[in-house]
Amino acid sequence: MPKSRLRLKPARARPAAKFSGARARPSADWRSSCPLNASVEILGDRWSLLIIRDMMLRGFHSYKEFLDSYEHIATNILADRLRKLEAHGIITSRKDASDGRKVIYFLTEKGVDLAPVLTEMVLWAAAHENTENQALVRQIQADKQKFLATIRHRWLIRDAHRTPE
Amino acid sequence: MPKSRLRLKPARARPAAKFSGARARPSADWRSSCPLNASVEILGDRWSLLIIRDMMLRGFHSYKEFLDSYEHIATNILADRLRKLEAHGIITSRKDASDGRKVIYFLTEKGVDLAPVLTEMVLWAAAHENTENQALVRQIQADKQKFLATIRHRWLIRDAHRTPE
DNA sequence: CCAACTTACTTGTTAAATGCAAGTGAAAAG
DNA sequence: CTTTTCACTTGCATTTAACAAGTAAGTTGG
Repeated sequence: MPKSRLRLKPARARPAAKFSGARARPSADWRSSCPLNASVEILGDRWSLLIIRDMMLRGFHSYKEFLDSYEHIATNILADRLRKLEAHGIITSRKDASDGRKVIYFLTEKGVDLAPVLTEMVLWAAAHENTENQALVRQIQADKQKFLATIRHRWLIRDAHRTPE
Repeated sequence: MPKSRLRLKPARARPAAKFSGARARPSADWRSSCPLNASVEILGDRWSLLIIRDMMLRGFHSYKEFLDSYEHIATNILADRLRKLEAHGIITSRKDASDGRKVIYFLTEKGVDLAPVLTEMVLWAAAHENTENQALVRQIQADKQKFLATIRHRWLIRDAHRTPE
């Protein structure tokens, strides 16, 4: 009997309210009410943040693009992660108007709000591990606030109006 | 053209590193050389960041304290995560001088450098999920830089001299 | 129109990770 | 001593991830 811990609510994404009672689901479902624990329960796996990276930094929108991304996620895992991210209100999806086969995925505001998290993780790894993409790293280091503003701006003009409110 | 997979890493995950040299794995072992991917490969699970939280914010040092923490990690998983965090140079351990049974764990500098990551994850969850510990959240919101400086200062006077380097 | 191809997935199977209960050995406390 | 504490292992069942293959709906080229 699959116990289906993640109840897939109908994907009616609410507006993301900042610093208030924005609730994706009751805290009673979680191991603890600690905000870090919530983040870890939602994002703590080996793929979710990479999908968000691909949307945020690389402008990916489709299943195939995620599949072909460098780390090579398995197709069933990708489908599962997209479902969970949508259930958590981090992304939304809709059919492509000009190609009925395609589904296009967007970050919600809750999704772009992850930009500071990704940014700090990039800086940490760049400082302590052997990684590449030094162009990105230097851009962040040069002016973190500007980098974050750019991400949000790109999202605003590109995707914000397409996410249902 | 054949589908070139360009894997940097053998498909099979190898057993947990047991060496204690606190040497991070070379980038050639990773799925990709992206810094975010490195972070996710090191920290992307449901427990590692909570252990770091317990050390950084709650001042925990011993196995038993981690075990008794609110989210109730399983003992074999805890042992495995401590081993991995030490292998990645994020924590160190040594025997307690005054109690031969005890092992005490410390954050390394690489470990405290995760403070900004934890901080942003806390802020994100506090903004978008139903969580508690509003005291911590308000402290961070009031002055993020001061909060980060406090964490680092506490670590400096408490643990820095105990981590071998 | 139709065959070939794309896209976004499922399904089936196997490998690995996780969670739980119980046990071990060394050290300390009573 | 004996008991308790501490930091783990070990064994086993369950859950999740990875890989390969398949499917259905939609599109493209002839």
